[in-house]
Amino acid sequence: MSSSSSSSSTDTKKGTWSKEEDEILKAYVEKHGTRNWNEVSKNAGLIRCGKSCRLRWYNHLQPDVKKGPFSEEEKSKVFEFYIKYGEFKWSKLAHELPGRSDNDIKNFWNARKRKLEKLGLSPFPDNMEPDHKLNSSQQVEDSQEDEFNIPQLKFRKYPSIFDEINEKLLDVPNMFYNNVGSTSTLIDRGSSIIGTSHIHIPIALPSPCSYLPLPSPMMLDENGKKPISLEDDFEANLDDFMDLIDFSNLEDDVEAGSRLFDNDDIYNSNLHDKI
DNA sequence: AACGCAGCCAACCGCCAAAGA
DNA sequence: TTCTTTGGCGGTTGGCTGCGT
Repeated sequence: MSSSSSSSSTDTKKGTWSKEEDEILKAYVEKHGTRNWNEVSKNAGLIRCGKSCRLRWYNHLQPDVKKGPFSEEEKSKVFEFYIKYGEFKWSKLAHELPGRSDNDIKNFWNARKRKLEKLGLSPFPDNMEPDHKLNSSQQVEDSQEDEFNIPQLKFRKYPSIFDEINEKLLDVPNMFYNNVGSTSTLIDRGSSIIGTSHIHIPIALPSPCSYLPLPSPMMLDENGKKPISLEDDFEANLDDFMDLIDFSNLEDDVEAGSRLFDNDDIYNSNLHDKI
């Protein structure tokens, strides 16, 4: 941040930490611990707010903090986390990467994402295929195999949900499938991942996941109090979960999709947008 | 050598939830 | 039960640095 070490109009200092401040904070925390950061700041004689002390400690001063470029193993863990949970939770991720702070991981990811997306590339590495993306040779094979076939869904965890959704798509008349791998993630109300899939869907149709109501109505336990996590007892809860899926728009979507395929210009522009 | 640009990264900000009074 | 304080988190900012021209 500011290199001016500027003081705010109040009584706390902002900006880059000096070596002296680091030494003071480190010595105090190693001796007294981190029970109350405002106390740490006050008792150590620092003119920094408690929050600032906490950040400095966790990001830079605590033992074992790791600096420098991310190793391949660390990068893999970051990517796997996203695939597993469908989103990034920096603090959770930091627990899986010993020595790395949430801020460090966030910076790594944001920098990578910005850089690669600028080039029109995915921030995920190619070697995550075929689990998470379809590679080009696989796309060719699949397109020959599937051109007039049903959408092919590949599942990692709970295939039955997508099987059910897939059945609803069987009636799609004479569709041309885009054969571009698309990853979708189903997340229940408690943010548990209940399924991740690679889907060949008709290009003009939304992902099966889009038929899920958002946010999903909450399913409660028998006492009506505790939300049920599908991951707790997936098979037992599957029927209830399927009841929540709203297919009322499917017919309209199919019709709209068919019209698109009747119009080459619209189809081509749609295809370009999707790839 | 000077300048401009882009990427990196430390640090701040604001929001929210939990804990405590 | 309500209010206040504190800690934690994610998003964002902007200074620093290295590289190219």
